[in-house]
Amino acid sequence: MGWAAVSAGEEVRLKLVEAEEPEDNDYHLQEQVGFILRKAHQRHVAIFAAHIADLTPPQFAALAKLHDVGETSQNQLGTLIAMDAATVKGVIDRLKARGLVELSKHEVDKRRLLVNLTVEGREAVERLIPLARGITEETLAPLSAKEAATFMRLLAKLA
Amino acid sequence: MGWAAVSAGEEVRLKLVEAEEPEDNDYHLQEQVGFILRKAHQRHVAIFAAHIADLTPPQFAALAKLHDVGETSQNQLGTLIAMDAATVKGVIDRLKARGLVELSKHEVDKRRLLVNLTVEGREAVERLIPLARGITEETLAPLSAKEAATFMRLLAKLA
DNA sequence: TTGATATCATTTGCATACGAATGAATTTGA
DNA sequence: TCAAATTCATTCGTATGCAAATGATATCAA
Repeated sequence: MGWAAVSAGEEVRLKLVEAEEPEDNDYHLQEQVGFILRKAHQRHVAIFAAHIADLTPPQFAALAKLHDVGETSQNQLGTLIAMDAATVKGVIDRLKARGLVELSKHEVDKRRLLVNLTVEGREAVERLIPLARGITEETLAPLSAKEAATFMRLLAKLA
Repeated sequence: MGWAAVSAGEEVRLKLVEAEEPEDNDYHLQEQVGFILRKAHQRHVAIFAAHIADLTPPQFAALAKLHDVGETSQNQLGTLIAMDAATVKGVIDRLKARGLVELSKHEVDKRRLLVNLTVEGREAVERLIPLARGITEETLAPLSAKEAATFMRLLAKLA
């Protein structure tokens, strides 16, 4: 308890208050959703790296989404994979440097920079997708199938 | 469906296969736990920033943990808040620059760098903890109380 | 039509995040 | 005891991640 040192009369008052407001006086960082979310994310990234060493999760997300939707503008891709413009630029730059994507200018709208998979990029995604399924599985491994389904449903509500 | 273009006989085979293996041929990024985890974390950080503008979640985590356990070594603090040595150093450096923590050398073990809250740091944490509770609440707001409890239980298992 | 807005992309600056290498200090174990 | 292993901290390099400012282009509306 957090009030062990108070007088007997004070204890009574605090107990009554706690009956209405079940909150503990202490703040427990490890019980806060943000803190655990950060740790769960860290764990996932570590699992990802153990299976796919030469690509980061954001890089793979970009490739997988391009594989899914085909050529799109850099900005639109960012929207699809939840990355802001500055971040997606860096990711695409690095994928381009490795020959996995290629860039071209939109014919009509000269503001847009189109991004597409190269043949190498397509081969890479298709080779990696089975591994990615394994990463999802391993990340969820601490949960039973039923728990995992519940977790995914609730997590999706939060995100 | 993913096999609309196959022959009627092929459809039957695929249906039988799918009965055993419910996996779709497509890979859906937005259904992968890592992708949603990243988005949920992003949302939390945004909520945090809206309530506590002058501190990041890792910085607050460091202060809150120091408030909880008192003086510790930089490395030990990192363990407690799930940050590696290189990351925690940056966080502590910035908190020190703002006068919220102070550093000293361990008398016995000369390798250790002790970190402690300053008076200002202590005041800041105590002022911010109520806001942090609100951040946790708002992050979980899309869930009912029961759902939130379930989610926290499962999330803790994953992290 | 044209002036105000909006969109797309880039750049800069700051803050995590982590692997790897390094050096200093401590602990372990043969 | 003393060499090997471990621990603590620092530094470097790379990669997100986002706010804010900027410039180019496109769209909207009076």
